[in-house]
Amino acid sequence: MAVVVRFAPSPTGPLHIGGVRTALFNYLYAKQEGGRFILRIEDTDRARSKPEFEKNILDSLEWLGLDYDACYHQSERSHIYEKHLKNLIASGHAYVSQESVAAKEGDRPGTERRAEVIRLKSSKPDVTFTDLIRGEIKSGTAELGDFIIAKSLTEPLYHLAVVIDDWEMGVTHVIRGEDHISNTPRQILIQEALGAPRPAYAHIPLILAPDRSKLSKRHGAVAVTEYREQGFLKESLLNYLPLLGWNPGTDQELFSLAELIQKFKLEKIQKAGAIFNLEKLRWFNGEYIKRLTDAELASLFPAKLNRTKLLRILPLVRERLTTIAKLDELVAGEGEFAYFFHSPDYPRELLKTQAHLPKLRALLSELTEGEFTPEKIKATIMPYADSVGRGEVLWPMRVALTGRERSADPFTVAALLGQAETIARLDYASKLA
RNA sequence: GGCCCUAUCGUCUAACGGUUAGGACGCCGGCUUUUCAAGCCGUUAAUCCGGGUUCGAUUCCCGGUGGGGUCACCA
Repeated sequence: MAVVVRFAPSPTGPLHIGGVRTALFNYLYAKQEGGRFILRIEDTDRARSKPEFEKNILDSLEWLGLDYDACYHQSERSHIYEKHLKNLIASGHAYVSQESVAAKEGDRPGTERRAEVIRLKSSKPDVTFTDLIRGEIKSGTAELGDFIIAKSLTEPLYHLAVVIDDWEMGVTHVIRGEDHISNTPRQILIQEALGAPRPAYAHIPLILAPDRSKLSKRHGAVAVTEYREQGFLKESLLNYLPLLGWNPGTDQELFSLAELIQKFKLEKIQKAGAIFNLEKLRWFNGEYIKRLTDAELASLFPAKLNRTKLLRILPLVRERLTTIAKLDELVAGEGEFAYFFHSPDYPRELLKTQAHLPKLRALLSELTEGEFTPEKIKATIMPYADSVGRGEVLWPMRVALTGRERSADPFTVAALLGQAETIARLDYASKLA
């Protein structure tokens, strides 16, 4: 039987990294099995579902390259739920229940109680199902009682919609977060009342914050789009996220999407929750930045930057960018590479001494344009620097060229700036009062 | 609290019932470097506790404890 899996987010917030990992596990499994990967927008809660969140989810998946074979909206399927709901009532599995409309103590704010709701008639004392990751799970159904499956014929609740959709869409494997384990018995009860087949279940462990609590906004960035804006490459996310709770059983850590598809095994997924580690994500990001071609790396920078200059400093950027802030900030304003695009602004004190600047200028002026390479510049300056003290010469030189206490070595910087600009900056520094 | 899931270095994890308990990130140290990174080398660091089963438990079973999830007319 062909594998069909689905990722079913509800558009009540931006797609977060936990959601991406769930989507990714589904995607990997589908691709490996030659099956179908369905995206299902669960927007039955009209009040909380927002178009901008749906757009965020779609954009995120597109950016990551997780393409799906079909996309459904639950809000457009109410006629299907209604049909099944009527059958359920006709067959005696469900019934319209008269309720007390008075608010109850446990009600969430904004809860509006209906006089009539539809409940599923409880049928058995317990439910046992097999989880591909955890084995057999058994749980009693007593406290579920005759639970509510719809507010009305046209307003199905989550569990009903999920079960009907999974059935109608031929979903064979439900791969979702561990937080759904306790929902599973309820959904199985609905399945059995409906006469629907039971899919295989695989409940994946949750991604936790450093304090082991559920990852949320108060722990920093959670939305995929935030990571994209911070300059993280999709490859880093695609590589790091599945490793949170899964590994191939070897020491390999760097994977392309194609390799993941090939090596992924549901059975190798961990049972316990995993803490999200930003440092490790950064490390992956550095690894992928190193692998980028100059053109690819340059394309990550804002278009307004001078391409010619940008391409020249790329070797430097690449080397120093294993952990990155916003890429565009590095070359603008106070960014680490701003000095290459704008004349540096710095206090005279930072130079420590201006004494050797004229001599430096003289030495560098003797070089021809073609000799203005890091190696040649170094060879020209070092004998003098060694004679009067490296720190006395090299430090002021770097400050004059970059305006910063920290940068790449002054020879490389000089070569990148070019002879004319280097001399101009040295002149400026000598006259700085 | 009830129910369910879960437990190896700080973190992510590896280890047919027999290993000096391995790797990665981070940390720390060294080399290199005028500086900061990067790079290279190295160090530190773990089987939650208690019972079983076994010649032998990280591994299997039970209990405890810790952690997580869930208990809506949300999804």
